[in-house]
Amino acid sequence: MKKQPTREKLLDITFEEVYINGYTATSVDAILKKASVPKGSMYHHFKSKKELVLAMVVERLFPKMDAFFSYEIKENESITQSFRNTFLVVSKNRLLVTYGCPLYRLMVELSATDKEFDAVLSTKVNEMKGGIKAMLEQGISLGEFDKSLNSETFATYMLTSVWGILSLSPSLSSSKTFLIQSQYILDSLEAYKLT
Amino acid sequence: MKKQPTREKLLDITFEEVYINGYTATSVDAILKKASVPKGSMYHHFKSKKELVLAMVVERLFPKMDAFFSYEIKENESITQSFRNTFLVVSKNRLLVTYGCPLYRLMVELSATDKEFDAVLSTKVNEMKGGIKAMLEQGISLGEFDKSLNSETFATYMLTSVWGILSLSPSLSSSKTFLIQSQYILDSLEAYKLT
DNA sequence: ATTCAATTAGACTATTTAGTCTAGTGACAG
DNA sequence: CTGTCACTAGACTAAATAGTCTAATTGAAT
Repeated sequence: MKKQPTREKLLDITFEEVYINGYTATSVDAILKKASVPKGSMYHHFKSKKELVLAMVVERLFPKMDAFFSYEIKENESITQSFRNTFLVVSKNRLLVTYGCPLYRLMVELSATDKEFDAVLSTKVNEMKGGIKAMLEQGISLGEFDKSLNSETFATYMLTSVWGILSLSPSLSSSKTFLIQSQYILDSLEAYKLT
Repeated sequence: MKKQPTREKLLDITFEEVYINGYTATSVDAILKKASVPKGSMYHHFKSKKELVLAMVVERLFPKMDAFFSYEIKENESITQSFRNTFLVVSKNRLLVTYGCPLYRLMVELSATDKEFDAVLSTKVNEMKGGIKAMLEQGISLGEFDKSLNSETFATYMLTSVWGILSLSPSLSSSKTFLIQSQYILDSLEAYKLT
């Protein structure tokens, strides 16, 4: 087993700790202890706790979001079915169902008070919104949905309601309830369905 | 202007600070300074920071939730219309639209790591879910919705998706977008409508 | 007015926090 | 083999943190 470079190990552990405990409640010392990395090494690679977490957001959290929520549409598959598939994949991810969406949780904690975090996190939100919007627009142009469907606002609705459902207390969440709830989101698409 | 009792003042300021900054990022000293209350007084009334915030949750946050989201149904009004009215009231609440639901935000921050907070916050979530569930059941018995509507899961969906929509970054939130998004939630009810 | 409990006041403590500093180590180029 | 430089190591610092302690003050009852 090859030794993982210090910087990469720090990013991995930082993701885990911040995901579960949040930014403020995660101490640098806790990260260093769990990663078995001395302080000097960390401050050699990152100039502050905030820089470390911002790097983690870009290099770990964002790629994970891309993996969690795909906007792929398979051959001969309706857009609705593509959404359903994505929800199914999400429902099978134990971490997501238990602890909610890490991007959303960080945004809830920090966006109101830290403009820098808000700016970084918001770009990803807008990118994801754009991905869903493009799918909806494809559905419109393919005649699956009515032209009256506002792809911009509906995309935002899908994103935020999924996050809301996911990020409930772990004691109130389960894979099964997520799947049922996400079906209701698809129900609201029915109003705009043509075929 | 009558002087507000120390304990009450502390609960008020604690709500404001924890709502915006979160539990961990709010220091006892910051609360005391803003409330102009000396440390001894606070620790006379509450045995710890956690006790102070738990008291705030029960005595301030919960009543506010009751005020924010009412389950009242006016004479000659459909259940659907009652929901629409509630959403309209919520959309006019600047704090809610800007900073999201304080109950949900606290749950996102603490439920995964603190069982005591999770237990207290979850009771209110279940109570609110029960309120919505009762409205949906009334709608079923009055013939507004089909019996196939699962009032339990749909109530959870309504609650969590509203919170998800509300608790997005302040920089991405507005009263208008909330109103549009909440309409999509009502759209998903259409599938179960009879009249 | 006097007593007494409730409350206020804030200096103090122990711990944890993010961050600094300087000395060392090791790999690699010449 | 040697000099260099990126990285490691962890003791150290200053600030902030939650919480303690004892003395002073207040207000209500007698």
